[in-house]
Amino acid sequence: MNGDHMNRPLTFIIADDHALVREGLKMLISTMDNMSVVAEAADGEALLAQVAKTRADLLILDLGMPGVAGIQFISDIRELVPRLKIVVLTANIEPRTVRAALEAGASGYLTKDGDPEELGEAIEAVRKGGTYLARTVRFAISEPSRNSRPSAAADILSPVPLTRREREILALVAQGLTAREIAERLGISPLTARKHRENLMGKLNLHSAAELTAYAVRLGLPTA
Amino acid sequence: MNGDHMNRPLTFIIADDHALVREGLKMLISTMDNMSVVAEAADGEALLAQVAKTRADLLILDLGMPGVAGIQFISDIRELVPRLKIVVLTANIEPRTVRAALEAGASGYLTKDGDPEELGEAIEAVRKGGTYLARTVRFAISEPSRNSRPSAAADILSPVPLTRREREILALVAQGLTAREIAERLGISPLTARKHRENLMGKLNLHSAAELTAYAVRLGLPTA
DNA sequence: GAAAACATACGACAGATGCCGTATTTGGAA
DNA sequence: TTCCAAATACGGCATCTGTCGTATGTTTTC
Repeated sequence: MNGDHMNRPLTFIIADDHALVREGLKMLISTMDNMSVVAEAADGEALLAQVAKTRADLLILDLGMPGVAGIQFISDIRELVPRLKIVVLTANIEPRTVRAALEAGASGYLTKDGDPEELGEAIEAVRKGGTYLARTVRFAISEPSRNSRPSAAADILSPVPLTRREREILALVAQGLTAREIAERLGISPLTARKHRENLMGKLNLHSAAELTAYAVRLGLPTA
Repeated sequence: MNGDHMNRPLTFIIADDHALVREGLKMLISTMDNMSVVAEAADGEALLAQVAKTRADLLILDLGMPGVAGIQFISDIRELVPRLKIVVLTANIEPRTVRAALEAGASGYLTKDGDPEELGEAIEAVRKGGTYLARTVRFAISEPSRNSRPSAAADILSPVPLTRREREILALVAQGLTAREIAERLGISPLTARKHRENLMGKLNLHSAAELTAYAVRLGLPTA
């Protein structure tokens, strides 16, 4: 047909714990030229297996999946398979998260409440080596400083690197566990668990377990 | 029998705040015979408008939508338009919620992580006047009493009616507000706010603000 | 009109939390 | 090797929370 390069189709891995969303994505992609979904995954473990097994070009990743402990997962995959581009698909529109995802190596950031057409635009942009941001979060990246209310929140709007342990703690807090219970679960001192939590709240500028919980849930951490 | 279903197509309203899920649903439905989606809505207000305007047969309702304050919404719509059957589509698999949805008048309960084929099965069952439960929640309705561990949870697994005020409090707790802040917000005594919260936790068998928050978020209440 | 449910309000007490420190060990980066 | 960040651990103190009471006015329902 065209005098372009080879017609090698662009291959996708779809990672989302909701079968319906996977189905929707597959159908959307199947309507596009020269694209094919070569793997699906409903949780982090399955995803890693698929990433290792297949040699896909693009991963569409739901940050809210079980076993996908947020942003860290992106860097991990980028490190494992650098050629695999990652487009994040999530309900989370926090500037913090958007920036963190990009810094971790995501090539695109789509939101679940966005226009489905954005998927095509994102794929196009990413294939060309660019980066794509959903319209709903495009503001997140521009002018991080110009805040109508330059509140205390301003200084943590920059991507906050959480340590692995802190992520672990965050997930447990999100499940409603008390410091003591977390300590038991992890086999550490309750005081240490408390300290981790304190550090978390400091980094995130949150001030109660409830706020932490809300944050964790919005991040897509499992809540039960 | 009625030869009713020969010509007239079954009409749908799809209510979900995620465009992608709506798209997936539309595509799935479009592959079925004699079915058509006549309206979509991304929030509660738009949904009510569509419900009033169109005369659809079946509503596929995401309980997690903004402006859809949970189960109550189902009874409201059932009351407004009794002929409109409702199939709930949500990520929430709590037995409590499943039962409450059915009691409120839902004809079906699908989960987002379920098999997409269930949608077809549900539609079929509901059209015949029956009720459909996703496989992932079918356990929820069977034998509420026979519990392997007859824990204290047993007696609140039945649908818990929350008062208006309690819902209000729940939403504020979910936002990470302290009892005092809630009191200020509502212009009542901090002690009263605490009492409401106690009652809530009692009804829901939860034991911390974090658990309450997680619950509220899963219910689809706004968290920020 | 009586009964029930709801919203309001207060108090006591144990325990947990939020916030402020300090300090040791360890593993990886400079 | 040196240095730093991370993970570990402890304590004090004011506050908040969870759980238990009790009580009164108002609204809804029967």
